[in-house]
Amino acid sequence: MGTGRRAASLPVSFFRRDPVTVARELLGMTLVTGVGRGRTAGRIVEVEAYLGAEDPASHAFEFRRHAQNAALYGPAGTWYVYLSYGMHWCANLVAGPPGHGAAVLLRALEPIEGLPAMRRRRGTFPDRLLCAGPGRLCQALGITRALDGTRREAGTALVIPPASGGSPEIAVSRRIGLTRAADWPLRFTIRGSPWVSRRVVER
DNA sequence: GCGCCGATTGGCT
DNA sequence: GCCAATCGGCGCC
Repeated sequence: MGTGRRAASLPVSFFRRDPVTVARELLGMTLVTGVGRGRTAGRIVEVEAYLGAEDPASHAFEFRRHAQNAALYGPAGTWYVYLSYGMHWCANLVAGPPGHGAAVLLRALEPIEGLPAMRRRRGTFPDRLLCAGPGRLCQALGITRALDGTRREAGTALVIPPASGGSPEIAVSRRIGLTRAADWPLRFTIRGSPWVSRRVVER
């Protein structure tokens, strides 16, 4: 919230670890956009890990590479933003070893700051759905392809660790909406959060 | 060149 | 629960 606390930048070493660890540790952190004008922020409550070359659901499966996913092969901590179904932006943070194409997809936020701006961008929907889904959260926070390929330090979108407190309790479930590798348990949510995109079904 | 498919969403049956 | 919207990549003719 408007505490003015310092936005300590996460080190590259945070993102260079395996994508599952990065995904779990991103839960509870705050994503901020529009710093300086029209600031919006939300607490990360749902993420998914995509493992890269060996993951059939990853855009980097078998090192597949094209103009739109070049950012996936950038340094850990790079933003990878892609257009889903021709209409919705989805935001990832590159994780793991360089060149492997692993990433963490941001799937849902608890809206924290700038709700009027979020509502304006999203239109007339219940607040419950402002950031409940990868496409919705990008729309609410104004994230587009412009963020793609930039580093987390760039300042257009910041990920900020909580000022204090322990790590949240995490629920693990299968990834959403996939046709390949659909049952891999790589979706991570903050247990009990009402802001997730879909109901959490643990195995 | 053409048709199909997808890490989604919202509206309608 | 079903399906169209919309577009880039890919497989195939």
